[in-house]
Amino acid sequence: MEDEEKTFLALEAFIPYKLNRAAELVSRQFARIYKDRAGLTRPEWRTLATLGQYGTLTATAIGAHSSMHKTKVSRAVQSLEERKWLKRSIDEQDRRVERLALTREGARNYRELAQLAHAFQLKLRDVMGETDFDALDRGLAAVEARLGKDISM
Amino acid sequence: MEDEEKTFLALEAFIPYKLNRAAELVSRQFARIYKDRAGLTRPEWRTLATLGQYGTLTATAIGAHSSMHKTKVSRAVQSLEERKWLKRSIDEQDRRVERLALTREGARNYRELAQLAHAFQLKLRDVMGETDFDALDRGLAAVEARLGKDISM
DNA sequence: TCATAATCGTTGCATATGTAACAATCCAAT
DNA sequence: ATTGGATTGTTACATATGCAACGATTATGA
Repeated sequence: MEDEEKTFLALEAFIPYKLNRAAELVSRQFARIYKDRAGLTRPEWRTLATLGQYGTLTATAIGAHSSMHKTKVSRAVQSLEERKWLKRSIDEQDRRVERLALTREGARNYRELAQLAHAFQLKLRDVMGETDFDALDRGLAAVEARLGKDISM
Repeated sequence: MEDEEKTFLALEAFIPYKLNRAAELVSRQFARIYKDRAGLTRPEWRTLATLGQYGTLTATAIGAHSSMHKTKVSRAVQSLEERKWLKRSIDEQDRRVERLALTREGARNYRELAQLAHAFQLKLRDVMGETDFDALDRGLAAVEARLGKDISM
């Protein structure tokens, strides 16, 4: 791994590749939970999770908190609304805005999935080992701290 | 972060989310390099990188090494062939198979991008700090070691 | 040998995604 | 008050992706 002109690259040692690969592996595992259990897509899961965490929000705010493009949010909100897991209400102070909140049923499903998410995280920590898990967590936090200030999509 | 029924989830502390977020942030940065510099898509970059690393390969082998679905590989190979960055030749021992290899021009562009990739990684390490970078690297390796044995796509 | 199964790479199709444009609404500055 | 400029959320369109089916070829095994 020294300096010999660097005209060669080992993809499996390249951080962008490793990051994407690990993210895919982990996401795929967790996606099985919310897909099998609730038939949710990832944008739908994220929207549910964000509303569950923050309560009533606008679509724009959901996108900011969950790092999703506004069209993703728009479509996920529409889908969750059709399921009756969330309700919209127009903000009378600013009629461009919709206030979005989970319904009772949406909240119930959120709580169930939140528990499964915690269980997943614990299991992952168990499988990886505490030390490596904490290393990962620390490294990801550093990425966020250094690169996270610009892009929101 | 204790045990109180876990009916609530902080998305920004949830590893699958953090991983995806970090992967997006880093990938977006690096993608700018191969997009601006060479007009490559991510599947094309990965295909180029894999052929540059391993030499002549079949499409299936490229998918295995770069974790890409075979249709992604197929389309990326087609695109790189049109650019004349790689050439196909049918394996006479097994005529189902195509042997893929970079052309001189493909190899030239690979070397250039490989250098930029190394520079990117060094810069990332610099920006993150050595300790956090190494923690990330270690954590990602652990994910790969524990979850990487099943899925290849 | 012959038939069945497996493998390789491509393509049709449906879905997922981002960009750009848009209508509606609000804000700022005259 | 009015006009030009932002902002909010939706949609049309083009592209990207994965799945399933396919033709061609090779391997297996009766």
